[in-house]
Amino acid sequence: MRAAPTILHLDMDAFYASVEQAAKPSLRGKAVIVGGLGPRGVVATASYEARRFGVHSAMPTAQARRLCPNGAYLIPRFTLYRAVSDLVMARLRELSPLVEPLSLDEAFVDLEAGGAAFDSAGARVTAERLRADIRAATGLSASVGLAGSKMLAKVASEGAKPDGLLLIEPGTERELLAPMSVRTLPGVGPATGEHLRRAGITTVGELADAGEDELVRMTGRAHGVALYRMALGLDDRPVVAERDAKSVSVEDTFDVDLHDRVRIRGEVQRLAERCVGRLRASGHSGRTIVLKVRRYDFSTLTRSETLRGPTDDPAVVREAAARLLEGIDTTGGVRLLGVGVSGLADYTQEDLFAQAEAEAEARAAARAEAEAVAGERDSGGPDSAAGARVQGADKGDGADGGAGAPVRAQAAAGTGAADAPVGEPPQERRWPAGTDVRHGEYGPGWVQGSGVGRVTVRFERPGSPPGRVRTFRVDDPDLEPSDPLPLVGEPDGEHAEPDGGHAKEGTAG
DNA sequence: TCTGGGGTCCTTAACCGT
DNA sequence: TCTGACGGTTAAGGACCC
Repeated sequence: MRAAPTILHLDMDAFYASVEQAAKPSLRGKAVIVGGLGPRGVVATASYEARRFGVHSAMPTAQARRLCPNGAYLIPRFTLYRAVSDLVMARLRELSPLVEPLSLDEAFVDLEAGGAAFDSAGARVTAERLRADIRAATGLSASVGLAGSKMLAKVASEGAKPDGLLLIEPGTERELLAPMSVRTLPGVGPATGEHLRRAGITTVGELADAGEDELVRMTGRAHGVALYRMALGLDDRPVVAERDAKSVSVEDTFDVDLHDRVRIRGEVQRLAERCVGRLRASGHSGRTIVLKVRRYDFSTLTRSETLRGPTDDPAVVREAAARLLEGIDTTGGVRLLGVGVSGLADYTQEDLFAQAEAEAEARAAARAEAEAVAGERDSGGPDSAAGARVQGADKGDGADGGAGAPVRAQAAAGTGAADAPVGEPPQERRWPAGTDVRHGEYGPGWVQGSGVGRVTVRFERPGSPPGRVRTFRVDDPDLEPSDPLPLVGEPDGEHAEPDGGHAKEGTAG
């Protein structure tokens, strides 16, 4: 057990929502909710203002709207969050080479390994300077926990929120933890929490009193041992800088359940393509293909198949996913489909042989399968048509216009299967709330809302005072999506004058 | 209008080979 | 040759995290 509290846990406060508030001056001090905006969306992050209404992450967005009808509801903009996160992580790496990111907004740092602190006093100084640096670089507040282990540092940063610093002095851990809820320990979620509660264990102190054997009996080997050690404040896991990905997956929840088997097959093919795209982008190939199906009643099935060798061939993954789907009963409806690849290998030349082999094998199997399937259903027509349409749709959203990710295809499901073929003019541009835009006359702004052929834009940017709102037709030629602007250190006022005098509500068109 | 998306790790069972 | 123990791999599901 280490003596000095030199493990640092950093947690950006309400990260996505705070970034949006920094980017959009009119939202500062307001309830901001970032998450899925569709009928089945959930909240990813709520600003502290929104939390006062009872809104919290993982809550269905529909419920959040009931609790906080006047909040600003925005889709997440991961490219922007990633850019901000990179700035933060860069600050951390100035302190130590041992930086372990847990997500875009969280990381552990081993200060001692970097020579950044060796005792409590040094750790405090370093941490406060870090918080100030992060604020200067991003305009955002961060909470920091300092302790002798990862687990305790994380508990500390939780206690420090928002915008605080908490250091747990060595020797005080057990006393500090004892009265806390078991749920504060990482790894104790709703299921384990309930399990323990039924056994009369609700606090960390009671957990420690239960003893290791008892906990192992209740929760299994690995969990029980870990739980007992945590209850005593023991945790010697090192901070590890690089960990390689173990799997890559994509999934989509549909606004309305899918019943049509042909459509379901098509979606699985699309997901397989997207998954391989990500797999390749990460420089990996993989051996195990996983299909995930969530049914109308929220029950979830997975089916997997391990190939002879790793692949990153879209056809192989598509065909494996299709085979897996054939073994699943989807009557009743499907709310989510997912395709994943695990058993990752760094993609190397050596894999080529195994890949070609697996590929040939899979294709042969698929052919046999296809023949069998074709035999039992004679309506072969719609199937191939659907296949072609899917290809088109996929190509279409590869564009990813930099800003807000285009709304998923299924959003259009309700409005009829218009499915514009590639090459045709798009029927109507979509402007999800939160999207960055630029107007030929008014400059940079963001979409506040849209509907009935109109889009409402607020013209402001990170450094400006709260801006003015204007409404345009969705097809206004002067309006285009744009990349997010940096939160601080604006590369310079190419658009210096913020608002000028145009007072009248412009309804361009 | 109940319940996202991208992951990790663990457990259990079946199966295979030694 | 039969039986058993054991380890590794695969498959499926579940809990948990942000």
